[in-house]
Amino acid sequence: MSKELAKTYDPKGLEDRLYQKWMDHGYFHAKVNPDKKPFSIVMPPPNVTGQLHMGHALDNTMQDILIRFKRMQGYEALWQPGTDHAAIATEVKVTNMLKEKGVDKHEIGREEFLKYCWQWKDEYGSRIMKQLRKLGSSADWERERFTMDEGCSKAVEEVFVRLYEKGWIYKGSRIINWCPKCQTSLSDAEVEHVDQDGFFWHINYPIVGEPGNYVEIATTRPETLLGDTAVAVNPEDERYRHLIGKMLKLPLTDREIPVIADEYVDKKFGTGCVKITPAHDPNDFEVGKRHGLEEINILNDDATMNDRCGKYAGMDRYEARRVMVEDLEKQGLLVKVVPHTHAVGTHDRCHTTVEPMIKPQWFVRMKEMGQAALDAYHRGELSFVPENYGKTYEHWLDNIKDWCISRQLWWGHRIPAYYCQDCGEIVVRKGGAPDTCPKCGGHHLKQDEDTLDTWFSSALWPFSTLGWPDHTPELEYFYPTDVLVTGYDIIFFWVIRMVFSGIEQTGKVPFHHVLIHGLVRDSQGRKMSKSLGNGIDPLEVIDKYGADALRLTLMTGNAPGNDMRFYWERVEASRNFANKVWNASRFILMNMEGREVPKTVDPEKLTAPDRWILDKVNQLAADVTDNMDRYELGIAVQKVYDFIWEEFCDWYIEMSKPVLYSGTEEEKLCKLAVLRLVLSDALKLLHPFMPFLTEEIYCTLNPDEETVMTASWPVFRKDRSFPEDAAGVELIKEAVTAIRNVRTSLQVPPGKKANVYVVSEKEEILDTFRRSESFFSSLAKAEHAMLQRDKAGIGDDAISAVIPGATIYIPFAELVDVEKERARLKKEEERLQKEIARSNEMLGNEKFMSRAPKAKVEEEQAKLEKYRSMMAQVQERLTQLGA
RNA sequence: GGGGUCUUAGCUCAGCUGGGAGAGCAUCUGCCUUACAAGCAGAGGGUCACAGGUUCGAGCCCUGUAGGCCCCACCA
Repeated sequence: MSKELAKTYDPKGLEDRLYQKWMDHGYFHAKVNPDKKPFSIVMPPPNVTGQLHMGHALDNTMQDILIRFKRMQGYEALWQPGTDHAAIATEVKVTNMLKEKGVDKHEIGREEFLKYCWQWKDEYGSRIMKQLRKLGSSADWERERFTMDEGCSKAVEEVFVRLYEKGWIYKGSRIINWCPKCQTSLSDAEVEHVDQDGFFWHINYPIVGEPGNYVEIATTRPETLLGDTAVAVNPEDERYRHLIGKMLKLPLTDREIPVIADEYVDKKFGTGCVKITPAHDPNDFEVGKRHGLEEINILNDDATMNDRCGKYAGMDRYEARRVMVEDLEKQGLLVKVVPHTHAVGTHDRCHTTVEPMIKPQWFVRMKEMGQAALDAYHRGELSFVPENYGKTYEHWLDNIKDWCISRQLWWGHRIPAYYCQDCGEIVVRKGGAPDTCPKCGGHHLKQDEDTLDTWFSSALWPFSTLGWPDHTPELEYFYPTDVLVTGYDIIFFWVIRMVFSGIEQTGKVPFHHVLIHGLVRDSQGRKMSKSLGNGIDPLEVIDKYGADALRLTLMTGNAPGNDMRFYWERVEASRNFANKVWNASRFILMNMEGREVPKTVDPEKLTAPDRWILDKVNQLAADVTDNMDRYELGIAVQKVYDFIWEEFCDWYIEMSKPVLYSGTEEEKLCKLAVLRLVLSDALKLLHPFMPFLTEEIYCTLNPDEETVMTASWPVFRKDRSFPEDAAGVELIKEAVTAIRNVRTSLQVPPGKKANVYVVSEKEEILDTFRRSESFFSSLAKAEHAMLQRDKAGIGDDAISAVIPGATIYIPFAELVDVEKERARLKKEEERLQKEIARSNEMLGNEKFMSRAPKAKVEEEQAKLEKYRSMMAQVQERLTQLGA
């Protein structure tokens, strides 16, 4: 006895209930299991501050599909979830939240502020995890982690100390990117270059001792003039060679600065003379180092001018610029102002223009680890899907610079470095501050105020979540993970850092494959963003159409690594497919009602269509598995979609109706068994993509099974391969289609039935039709199907349809329109002529015959033969009509 | 400046290692056929950006051109 499915497909009533069922049964939980092979994916940890957006939906759908697929294949599949503390993003949010309450973070102090952060984390950290469940994510929630939890923090300290002891983490005063708004340093990757309209101010610097002579420089940032310590020209530049070594009077100050020669200067750009401001420009910093120039910092941390700036002190950088330009103009030193567009570095979070500044910061030396990451890629231990992202990876590693890891923030992992207040010794250690200074024995040690870049901890995510640095069984079993799924936008931030961290700390690449996806854009191709207000909330989509429809939408019509556009119409189409599956299943269940349908079928009792559909689903399983293994998820699901809709529903179910309506009980049972078998396999193949729908139907269809989640993934079976029957049914499909075409072109009323004659000289073709006569008649909307070897008894008033090896006649005198029929046949003749010509050309080509694979040649020969025989039939028919 | 990528039906996009141009949506025609009108059966619509080349054969490989997008980069 079967349970019933609800009358209409309603995802709402389904999804929460089934998710709860899965949770209750603990299907998501993965544990060390020596009897199974492991498969693992770590979830890119969403920010604790985050809300689910389409990017998450896509990312997590892909991961869930892979996990569910592997779980069904019998792997112990771990999907390791968790959240990221997202240092700067969270700190900004909490700071703003406090500001709204009238609380200043500096007033309440570090300890108190962190309490608010944790509170925030507790409140919102679980929100996104809950939202992920709505998608159907089968992550192992029992193992949920957080980048700042005890274990991850321990891993962070461990790595920091190890790298420090190796000399690869060092503290240095170097020029870094400073965000004046967030008041912290930034890594290069966090700086976004944005084109901005600005000006080139051409300014004359007077030459000392040569009144009336000037050196003209051009700058986009006149306010940094106060920090100039030289003017540089290219040593090869004839125009300025005589100036080298001379001193210039720095305008608006009483300082004198030298003219130096440096290759860095581009003769053709600007005036060919460059002011050098080592403290506020990365290039100038390098030039300054080469020439031993003084570094004069002129800015406060909030980007106002500092007290070295005389009358400009205290002004904002832009205010100072305005005033200084005015002053220069008054002094007659401003030559001209030229509009100029240039790329300005901005903070990727708050979009404030960053200020290059010299600050003591912590760095990670990248040379060796970067090389190791590159080597691993070249050895093939790591691959990208699609492959071209490997080039991006290489390119970035080729140009890698040391990584600035300290941040002047409170929310994050505090740097485990302690300074002796007595002798200045630096102690780097895990497990908290030391009691005594190892150098002077003093007891006043103070921890570094800075925290680590948020990516420092996420770089360890694949192994820190599995218990590293401890040698846990989980680490042993699940690490390295199998595949990392992520967007192309964080290859630099995250993927590369995980790779070199994994190699360095564990000796293994943390994952073998990186599956890259693109962005989900709006219907006009714009990025979804809060400021544009064009974001589409996945939860809203789920609410309206169901998670299954959303998942299917995200997986189809788009190739890996490419951006996709979101259309509600596509979600609707996906929902329609869900509805189709639902109704097909309902039809089968309806017919199963009150019957004890056998689980297996007697091969002897199978009809040609049965074998055909079994063969089809068998082949489908092989194809889909193949695509899944190659991470071609979109192609895989498209094949399942096509099979269910176009083969199973449009043909097989239709073919089964004659039996289900008027067959014997035995025939019905057999038919139903096949229907259930095929549908069950199709549901299994569809399950990773549309988990809820398939679970509901599968369990109703197979009441003795608890879930489809752990049902075994269909594999190709030799005993279900029936190529001959499959070919036979394809022939019947072709015949039916041909008849439909005739009826359509002659505008035969749909209800009108007639006798159909299938005429063929080949006994095996007749036999095929003979075995499938009932459904052939039914599909062809025929009263009866007559099968015979020749045309005896069929008058000339018959309409015909030609298929390979046979001609189908419908003696439908009252409907025959000779003109129309002749036109139709003419068209057919034309088509065949073309095909034959093309085929002949190929087969007549010596080079083709000698170079093409044998199978290709045979295939082509078979085609030609088929076309020729069809042509003969068409022409004979035309003659009959008196063409 | 370097690298990547795209240009295929009205729209959005698939097209695996080169071998008879596809899907969804939209449009049009005919069907309320007893699982499904969220459906069924059909139709129209494309010199696969352009120009060369390799090949027996190119949407696919190579070169160039035009246009779009993305990433990296210190052009003051």
